[in-house]
Amino acid sequence: MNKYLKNTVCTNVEWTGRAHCDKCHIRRLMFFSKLPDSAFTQLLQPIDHFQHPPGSVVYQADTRKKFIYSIRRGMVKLVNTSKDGTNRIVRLLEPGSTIGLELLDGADGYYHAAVAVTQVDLCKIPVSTVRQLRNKHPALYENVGQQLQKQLNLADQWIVTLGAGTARQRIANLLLILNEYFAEEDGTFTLLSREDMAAMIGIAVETVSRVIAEFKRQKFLHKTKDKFYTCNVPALKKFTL
Amino acid sequence: MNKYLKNTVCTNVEWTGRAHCDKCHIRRLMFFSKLPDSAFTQLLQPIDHFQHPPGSVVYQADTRKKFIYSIRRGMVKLVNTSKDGTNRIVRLLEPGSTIGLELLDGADGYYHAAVAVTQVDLCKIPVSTVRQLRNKHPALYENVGQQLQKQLNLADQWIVTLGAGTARQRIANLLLILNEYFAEEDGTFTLLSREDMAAMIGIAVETVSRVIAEFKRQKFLHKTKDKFYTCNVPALKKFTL
DNA sequence: CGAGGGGTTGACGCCGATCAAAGCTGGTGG
DNA sequence: CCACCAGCTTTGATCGGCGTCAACCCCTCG
Repeated sequence: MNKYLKNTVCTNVEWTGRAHCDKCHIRRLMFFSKLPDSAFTQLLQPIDHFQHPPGSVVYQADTRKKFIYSIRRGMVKLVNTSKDGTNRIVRLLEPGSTIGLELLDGADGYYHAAVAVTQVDLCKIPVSTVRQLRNKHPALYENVGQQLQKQLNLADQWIVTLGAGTARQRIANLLLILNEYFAEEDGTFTLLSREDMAAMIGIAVETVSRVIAEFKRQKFLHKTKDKFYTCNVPALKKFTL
Repeated sequence: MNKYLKNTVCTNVEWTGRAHCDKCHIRRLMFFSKLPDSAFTQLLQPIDHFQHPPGSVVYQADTRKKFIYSIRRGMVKLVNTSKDGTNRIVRLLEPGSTIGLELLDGADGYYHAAVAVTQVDLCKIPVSTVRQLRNKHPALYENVGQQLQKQLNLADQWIVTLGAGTARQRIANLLLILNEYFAEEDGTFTLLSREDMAAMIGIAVETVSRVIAEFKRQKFLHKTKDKFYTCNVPALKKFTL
């Protein structure tokens, strides 16, 4: 395989089949949680299930696709790219979150790019399907509202905890967020690349590296295996005061 | 009037009467825009119309009131107060915006404090009324969704434009926002206090003062009368590149 | 007229951006 | 299996921006 293809994992999105929402074992956690099984018998368009490797693009900003995505597994970042090419990550989303909701409100295209951070599983839901379903089942409106409210809370938290304070404070807050929302069953979490962390809190990559290295030396952050880490929550919380 | 009372304008909220939504001349711009006049004939609880002077508190964070508010006139800030007493402004809202929507999603109390920045008119809408109305008129769900989506966009814009870059860049962005979203009919806008601006972009009050003073000297920012200003949009946009 | 609050300005030190270079690591090809 | 390479991370040196403390100004209001 030549080098170019190797690096464009973005194109290497694996389709794992038609989603069968009525039989989906995690549906209660997902976007359609409020709907009865019977709601899925006559969908005009299929809901598909995809896997994205780390770094692959789920959608680009402004593209006029007509799908929203419900995250089943993994971590997805929403990225804003400014005119000058600077990338800023505005949100980090976990399983159960739905992305692309702006399309339901009549947006012409996505407001951000969505990129897989870890290995990601998601359901691709046509906008028309959502409209169809919520006409019959207004309860779906409540799902949408909850999703929006949740993301609004995330954005507000982002502004407060990652948008002010010293580099140390912000990174401590970021680690606490990773530990709280993105931990595996064993309590470890995947540490992001320095670049991603820098794009989240708006500081230079080198500064992130320095602080992370410092935290490791002080044993506030400890590697367990591969890219998985645990952190000393009380110690990090002292920085956030 | 003693000094204590004078300063607690918060308590000085003027009730201007019951709102008559079916006759309201700006309802098409407000929270109930999608509902027919007939929807308001049998409300269980009244919708009241209040005026708040600058600096007065519409609601405190975590209080368990049961009202959402639709802004008719003026500027409202949503303020997050951290444990250490730091105030961070996470959103600045204009007429047509609705605040307190978290209560519709089952929140126990407000997530932020809401404070009038300028003279503010707003309609106080009981949560029970919203629930009652949207059972009959699912179109109201769309209003809620639009409001949430709009505020999510604001929060994202906040993160991107006010959360990174030099002090000059952030303040230039802030002035452009004030100019675009909060201008009067004559194109002028109210300049916020240095403290408010500092709380919005997360930098020191003195730095804000220095940059604003510099912009004035460079004629990028010009006072017209009282606290009203105009700005040189192209000049300020150069900073944002 | 005096007091007080917000705004402006100055001096200084530190944090973090920037540029540069040297480790590390995982994947590739010999 | 090993050597190599590219990209990521770490670390160092330097410099500018901004936070902090402090003084002063200006305007409002009693």
